[in-house]
Amino acid sequence: MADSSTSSIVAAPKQERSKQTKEKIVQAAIKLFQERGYEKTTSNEIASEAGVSVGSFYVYFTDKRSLLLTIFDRLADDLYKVVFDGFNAEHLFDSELRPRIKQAIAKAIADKQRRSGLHKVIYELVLKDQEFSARHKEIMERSNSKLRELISLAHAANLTWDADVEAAAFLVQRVVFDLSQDYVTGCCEFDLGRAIEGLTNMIYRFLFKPAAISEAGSGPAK
Amino acid sequence: MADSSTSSIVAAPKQERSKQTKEKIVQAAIKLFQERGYEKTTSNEIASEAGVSVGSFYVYFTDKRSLLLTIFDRLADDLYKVVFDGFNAEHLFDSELRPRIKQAIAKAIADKQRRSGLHKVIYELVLKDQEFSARHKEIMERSNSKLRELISLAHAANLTWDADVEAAAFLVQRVVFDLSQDYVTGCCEFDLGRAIEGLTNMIYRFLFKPAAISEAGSGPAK
Amino acid sequence: MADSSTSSIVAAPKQERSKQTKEKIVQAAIKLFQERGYEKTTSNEIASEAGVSVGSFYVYFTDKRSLLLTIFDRLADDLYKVVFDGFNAEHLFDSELRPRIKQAIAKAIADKQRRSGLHKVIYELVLKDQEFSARHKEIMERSNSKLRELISLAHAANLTWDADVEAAAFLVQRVVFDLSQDYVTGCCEFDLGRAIEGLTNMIYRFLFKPAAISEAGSGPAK
Amino acid sequence: MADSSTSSIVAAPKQERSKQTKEKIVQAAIKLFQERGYEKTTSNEIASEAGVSVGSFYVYFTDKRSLLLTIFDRLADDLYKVVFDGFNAEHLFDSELRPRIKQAIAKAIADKQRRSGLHKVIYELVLKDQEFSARHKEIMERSNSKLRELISLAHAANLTWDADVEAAAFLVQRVVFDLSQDYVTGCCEFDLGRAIEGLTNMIYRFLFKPAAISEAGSGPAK
DNA sequence: GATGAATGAGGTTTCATTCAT
DNA sequence: AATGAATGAAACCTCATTCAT
Repeated sequence: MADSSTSSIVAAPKQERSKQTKEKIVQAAIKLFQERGYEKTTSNEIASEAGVSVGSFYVYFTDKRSLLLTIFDRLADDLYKVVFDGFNAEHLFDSELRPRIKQAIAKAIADKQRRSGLHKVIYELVLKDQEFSARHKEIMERSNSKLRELISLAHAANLTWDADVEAAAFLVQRVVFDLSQDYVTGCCEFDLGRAIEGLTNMIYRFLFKPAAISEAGSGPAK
Repeated sequence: MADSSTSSIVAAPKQERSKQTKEKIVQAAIKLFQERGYEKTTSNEIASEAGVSVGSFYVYFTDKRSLLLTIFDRLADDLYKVVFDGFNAEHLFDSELRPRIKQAIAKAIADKQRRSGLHKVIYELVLKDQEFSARHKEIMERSNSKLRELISLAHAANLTWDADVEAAAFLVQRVVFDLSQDYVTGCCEFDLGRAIEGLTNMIYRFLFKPAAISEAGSGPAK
Repeated sequence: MADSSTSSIVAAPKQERSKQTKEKIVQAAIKLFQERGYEKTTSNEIASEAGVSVGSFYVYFTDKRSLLLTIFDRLADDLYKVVFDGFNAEHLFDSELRPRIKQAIAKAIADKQRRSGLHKVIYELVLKDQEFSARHKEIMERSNSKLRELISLAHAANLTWDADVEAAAFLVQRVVFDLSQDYVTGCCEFDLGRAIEGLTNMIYRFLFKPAAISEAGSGPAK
Repeated sequence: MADSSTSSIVAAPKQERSKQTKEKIVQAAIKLFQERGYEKTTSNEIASEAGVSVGSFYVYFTDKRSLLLTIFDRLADDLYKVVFDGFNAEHLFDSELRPRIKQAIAKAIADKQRRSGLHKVIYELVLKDQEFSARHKEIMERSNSKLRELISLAHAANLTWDADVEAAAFLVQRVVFDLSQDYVTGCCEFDLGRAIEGLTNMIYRFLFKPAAISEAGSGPAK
């Protein structure tokens, strides 16, 4: 997943030096894509920013697109880790469930915002490029199945409302992903703290039966 | 004096022709943008598809971008009408509230899907173009304030949970908008009916206090 | 000479109304050519500034070029009059000859400066357009032959140095024309008063024998 | 250490190629500008004439204008050298002063005529382009200050009439420059030899006091 | 005569990619 | 492996001019 080898395989850098060059290119690209967007960053600029020649660029990447694909994979891996490292099955039966959920949401949004320029650029490609779109689906499916697993457990323990566990997993994932995306695009200026609090409520009430929840303890954090 | 009826026909023959030409261009652009996306559609192709010269294209639009901006406005107006024509303040106290909400969600998603190619293209621009982004904000704000108004009313009638009406309005709007967007991008293949049912539950449980709701009547429609 | 009918003849406006329309176009063109130059002024802009339609523009002028040709003729006529109305054969034997020469030079420069934008534009065309170049030659020849006539008279009266009257006329005319042109182009910032005084000396000393001149009375005007 | 001579050959193989390409473009441009003028020469034609791709054109020059600016600078340098390499301060006190002046004038005109197409094109731009106009001013100022220096020396030696050395330098320079320009534009057909002879007289008589000159030796060279 | 919508050839410029060194 | 000069297809846009009304 962390290798952009879907469309084509270029020389796998065996030497240490090669690895470094490739990394320099990736870092330069990340910087420039964030600043200017995908179309407005030229391969010459990336090479120049990386301190290598355009020729080298094309030794390591078949084209600009495959470079972004590489970056895409890394980003997705990082995000997945950030979110789910702090949220496991055991937390479901924790008395601190609600804060845990809230924290996971907050982390997802924060991590995306850190690299918002990049997420914007990638999403742009997801919208118009078949391969990006497919990769995006895979990534979504990965966290989706993780959520499905967790919600199934909760459902088995009779904590949840719905019979449709799959729909629940799908929606929860989408809702969190999309809201982070909204903050990435810069299209919304609503206070982030209140939005996270609200979203936590939305998800919490959606999933868990009122019997199981003490709303008293889940009031606004303030 | 005897022919006063003809005057209206003669009145604006030039204006009428202009309007038609402009409309031909808009329709051609909608068709091509849907099929090929923004970047891959050239002004020459639009003109040619519309059956006019490139020159005419540039008489009516300063560039491709301004044409898409025009289309964007139309689309936003249409969507707003489709969603909120079927959902007014009076429906809040209706016994049919839940089905109404579900229908509004379904309409929003369906309308977007009808023109999904277009919504994709526009969102692509929202991601990278300042003016599109600003226009997007305005449009979001419009439906947001409508929702705020409705939720305030419900809150005043003690139907809702949250004190933070603004956050609630913001989230509900985002969640619906974003999910429709997900179906537009083609990034998700989850069964639409189950997703709508789930989203209705999510919003319903998020907003309305359990006392006020009879979950019995809100089970899966099937 | 005052009609741009060299390349083609369009309808000669018989009606008063027509004349007015044509004049409006000419005035609008003068204004815009001065402000923006020839290439940067479009026929649509001229028509619009004149308050008529582009169609009308092409009724009165075959093209943009022929319009400028019309303006060219007018300008040349005006300039000729301004310069030579104040300088006749009789002035040659006047005791005030030097001041008369100085005044003629000053007038030539001043008149050109008044319409410098226009002179710039026309000269631009003279440089690249055969017909403008030919017209320019004619105009130059006109004032040249006037000067030849005057210098011949002075020569006959034994006031001048040179045997080569033709060369003298040619040079005097060029020198004055070109210096005014320099002030038109805005390429020189040298104090106009001192330049005129110097040029008067240059021409005076060039033409008239020292015996005939009392340099005492021709010192710097200061 | 044994091969230090080869290093200079290997040193800049890339740079050398670049220089050649740039030079090919410049030469092609000179040829085409002379033949067709500025506007009527397209960047594609220049590249094609130079035997390189349009892309290369834009590697070396930001646009057609900057290319002409480069040519402008070269031309100005060449002209300056041609004129002032043959005329130094020492020549002022030479018995051959008058022939030297005549020769300098002749050289200036001849050099310009050699490249008349180019001078025409450049002057066209001087008329309508701010940057060309500014560059033109600088160039004029350069030869102007050289002349001021020379005339000051002559003035100090009591050879000249005028107290206004600056005006004299300004006028002499203009008069020579402008007359050469007249021959460049092709606007005048007057016999060049007689014109040069006349201009020499004009300048000579303007600058130098009659006491210092023996007009006997300044008759037509023929 | 007047109108102004429509035309379309043709110029400018960009940039991902190649390939000789 | 690395280089970077060179490529050239292809997009954008302008504006003088026409012609149906």
